[in-house]
Order: sequence, then C-alpha cells, then structure tokens
Amino acid sequence: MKLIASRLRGMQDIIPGESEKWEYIEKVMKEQAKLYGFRVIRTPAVELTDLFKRATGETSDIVEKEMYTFNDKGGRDVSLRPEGTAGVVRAVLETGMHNQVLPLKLMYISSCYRYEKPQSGRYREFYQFGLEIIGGNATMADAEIIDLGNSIFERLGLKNIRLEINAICCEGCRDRYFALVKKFFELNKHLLCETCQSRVERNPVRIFDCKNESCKKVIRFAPLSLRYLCRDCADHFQFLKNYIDECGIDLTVNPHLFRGLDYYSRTVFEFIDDSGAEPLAICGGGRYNNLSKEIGGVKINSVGLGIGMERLLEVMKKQGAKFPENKPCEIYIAPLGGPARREAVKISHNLRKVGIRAELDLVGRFIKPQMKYANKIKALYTIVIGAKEMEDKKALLKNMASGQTAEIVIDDNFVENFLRLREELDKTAVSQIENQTENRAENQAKNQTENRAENQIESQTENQAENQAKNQVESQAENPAKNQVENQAENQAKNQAENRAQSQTEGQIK
RNA sequence: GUGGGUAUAGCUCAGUUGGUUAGAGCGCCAGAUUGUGGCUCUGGAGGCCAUCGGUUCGAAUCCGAUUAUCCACCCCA
Repeated sequence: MKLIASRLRGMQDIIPGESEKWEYIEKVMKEQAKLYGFRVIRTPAVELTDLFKRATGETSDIVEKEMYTFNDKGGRDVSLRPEGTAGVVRAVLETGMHNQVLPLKLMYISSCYRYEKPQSGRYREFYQFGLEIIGGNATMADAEIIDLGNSIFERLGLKNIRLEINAICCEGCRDRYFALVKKFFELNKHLLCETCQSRVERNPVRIFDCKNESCKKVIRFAPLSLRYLCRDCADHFQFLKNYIDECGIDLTVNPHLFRGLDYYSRTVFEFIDDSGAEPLAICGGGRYNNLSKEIGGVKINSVGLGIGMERLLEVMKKQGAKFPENKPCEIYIAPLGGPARREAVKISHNLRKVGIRAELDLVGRFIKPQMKYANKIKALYTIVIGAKEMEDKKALLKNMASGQTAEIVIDDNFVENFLRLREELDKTAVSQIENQTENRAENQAKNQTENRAENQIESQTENQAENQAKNQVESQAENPAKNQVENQAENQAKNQAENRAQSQTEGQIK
C-alpha cells in the first residue's frame, strides 16, 4: 500500500486500544489536580518565537536548533511551543489573571514540538502534563507541586519512582556561584571530555551530568550550589525537605541536578523511573521566579512541573500497570430482514437513551457472522430479531457468558423488559457458575456483575458525586496512611545517610 | 548535527552459496452448519520484497545512494 503521504517523522497516531490508556491517565491526572485546587488552562500551540527565546534562554539548544520556527502568512516570526510554561505565563499576564486572587493553580495537557532526532521516549510531537502555581512565594508551593506529582504516580500504580531535588541559586546568589563553577571547570578544562570542554563556555553546570569517568573525577571536586546558597535559599531548601518529608515522600538530594531551561531558580527536581535499564526522567520541574519579568511582565514568583505523557505511559507499560477495561457492550441486536432492522434501530436508540451501551448490525450480515461479531466485541447479551420474532413480538435474550436464554417481549417497554430479564439471567448465571469448579467462567461473570453495578451508578446522576467522593476518601485513607508510616522510617534513615555523605564530600573540598 | 542496527502481508517474522508463480503464524472476510458466538476444518482477500540506481542471463537475496525506523551521543519530557 502506498499512500501519497505517510506520518511525519517523530510523530505518532494514537489509535483505539492505545487512546483509552491516554484517556485513563489524563482522567487520573485531572481528578488529582482538581483535588489540589488546580484548574485547566489552554493556550495556543503557536506563539511568537521571541517568547520562547526569552523564556528558555536564547542560547539553549531548544531555541537554537530544536524549535519548529517559521514565518506565518502575515510575516510574523512564530514557533510551535517547545514546552508549556512560557505560554501559560504569557497568557496569565496578558489576561490579567495575576490581578485575581493569588496563587493561580493551573494545569494543562499540551502538545509540544521539538525538532530532534527521535529515539526511545523522545518524539518530535509529544504531550506534556503541566502544573503551575503562579504567585506562590512560600516554600509550601514547591512542596505542594511535588506532592501532587508524586500522588499522581501513586494513583497510577507506578513503582520505583525516585524523587531527586536540588537547590540551585536564586537571582541573588546565582551570579557568584555560576562564575565560580565556570572558573573551576576552566582551570580543569584539559581533564574534561570533548563535549564537556565545549560546555565550559556554553553551559558549565551541565558538566555535572556527564557520565564520562575522567569528567566524574573532576566533578567530585567542583563547587556545589548547595554550599553557596544565600541565607534565604538555604532556608527555603531546608523547609522544602521538611515539607516533602511530611508528605511521606522519599527524596534524594542530587547536588549535580541542574536543569536545561534557563528560567529555573532555587528549587529544581525530577522524578526518575528506575525500572528500565537506564534511569529515565518522567517528570521535571522547579521554581521560576523571574520568568514573568523576563517576558516583560511584573515579577510573579512561581513553581511548576511537567510530566512527559509518552514516557509515563511507557513506564507504566513496562511495569505492567493496570488500565481499566472499557465499558462493555451490554446488548448486541442482530436483525434479519427489513422490518426487523427498523425495529433494531428503534430498540438500540431507546437503550442508548437511558445510558445502556447497545450495538446493532451496521454491515448487513447474516445471523452467524453477526453472532461472531457480538462475540468479538464481547457483548454481554444478544438478541436476534427476524420475521418470526416480529410476528410473535417475542425474541430470545441470550447471556453470552452462560449461554442461557430467556424470552423477551418486543414492545414499547423493551428497555424495562431488558433490564428486568437481565437481572434474572445474571442471578441464575452466577449461581450456576458458583457450582462449577473452573475459575475461568467465574471471573467473567464477576466482571459482568461488577461492571453492571458501576454502570448503574453512573446512570444515576444524583448519587454519582456522592459515590465518587466516598470511594476516593475510602481508598485514600487506606493507602497513603500505610505508606506514610512505612516510608517515614526509611526516609529518615536515608536522609541521614545522605547528609553524612554530603558533609563528608564537602569536607574533602575544603 | 555525529555514530551503529534494521526495512518482506494489517501484526510478528521465515525466505537455502543469487534460480520459475513470494511463505508461515496471528488477525480480517466467508463456507462447512438453510435462524444463534467461542472449538475444529476448508477457502478467500491482502505484497512495486521501502525507494532509486548498479552488478548479473537472472536480484527479496550482492553493491551504492536516498528515505524511513530503532538505538546511543548531544539535548531533554
């Protein structure tokens, strides 16, 4: 098959089978963020190129070689957004949201674009879930962002996710420290690998990331930002560690963690997955107190994070995380002949009207292929309507799992007839199955009854909110409480060990 | 931008030192079974063997280039 155009490099189609997984993750993220008081913001995918230049730094790789930049038909120099934060801050300033009650707690799921060579976990179009607390000066805001990110991973059932944090300097203590780092690496330039040698001028702190052995030896003696924090920064960092501890989150201080975007100050952090061969950052974030001023607005202290949707999904699959199953087809209607088709259209319409997922033949197949189809789409019940049934105004309703059938009257009360009969068939199916020794059928039936219970709840608009709230409270009360108790002891021990190691290395430097 | 691997059906892959008409499993559509799914058997559809060029009597197979894709670096989600 040869199409006139194929998918562009580094872009992907998300098709059914996959899209449900995305929907599930997005639903969990949004629910969780709303629990923390976040609200959705949507901003354009295209912005003036200058915005990203100013926000992420004119010399950053993102701006220099990775942006999709072009002139629009009006001659404007525009770019597809390479990340989410800049556009959000621009929107806040432009709409005057920052004059409303602060802090603003904003979330978004945005497509982002970077013209890079695609590889594992890296695409040219990718989706980023972003959280921003704008106008949150206090360290509690940093903690809340991290806690929220962590709670999302927990709710999605992820394991082996490690939090790394670091304090890079604020605008006050930054210049002194950066000058020091640069000077240090300049002096030791001859010992560094080729890449790092070029980094000395361009972006010295990136050298901390290098995995090259000879570079590591140099890095061991390089000045750490933690040692050069001003009083406020040091307090901020200490409070943050305390707050994160109060949330029961295991943290590692990584004094070598700096992030690629220029706008960060004070707090930077990453959530890293260790279940693969290589550690993979699925979430990154930090505080950005100068971004709004940088793009021409007033200064608004803010903190945020971004989660890479593709990477998150990849890790979940790798870890064998569970995704909820689709709402099953509750009844498949197999019409035979013209009059029956008319009846089938009517019946399915009425069923759907009350929230029952019903399907009918859209191909014009004969009975056997229709049953095969019903089986393939995992329909729970089927009903065949032919000339005979039309005449008798009666048909057989069949439970596909047990094979049992019961007579159903075809009249204007079909929906009620179906609901009543289904309940009876479900009961007998369950009791039948309970007597059977084999487990397979049992599970199917259980799923059926469970799903049905869920569906009923969903259709009842009054109870919906109540039940959800109940479930959430119940499940949450169980899990985090346990985890907290278990983890706290561990965390304390770990932190102590880390602090000791840190003070040792720092002593060496002196 | 640099380096390495791969490219055959919707999917996963065979395809002999180069030799007629291109193979399997799964999936899809149907028949066996005239009005009832799952199991079985049978059949059918679906291929410019990534593209272009070269070597050869002859290329899916060998060579070159291009493109795509995967992986690593750079950078980052």
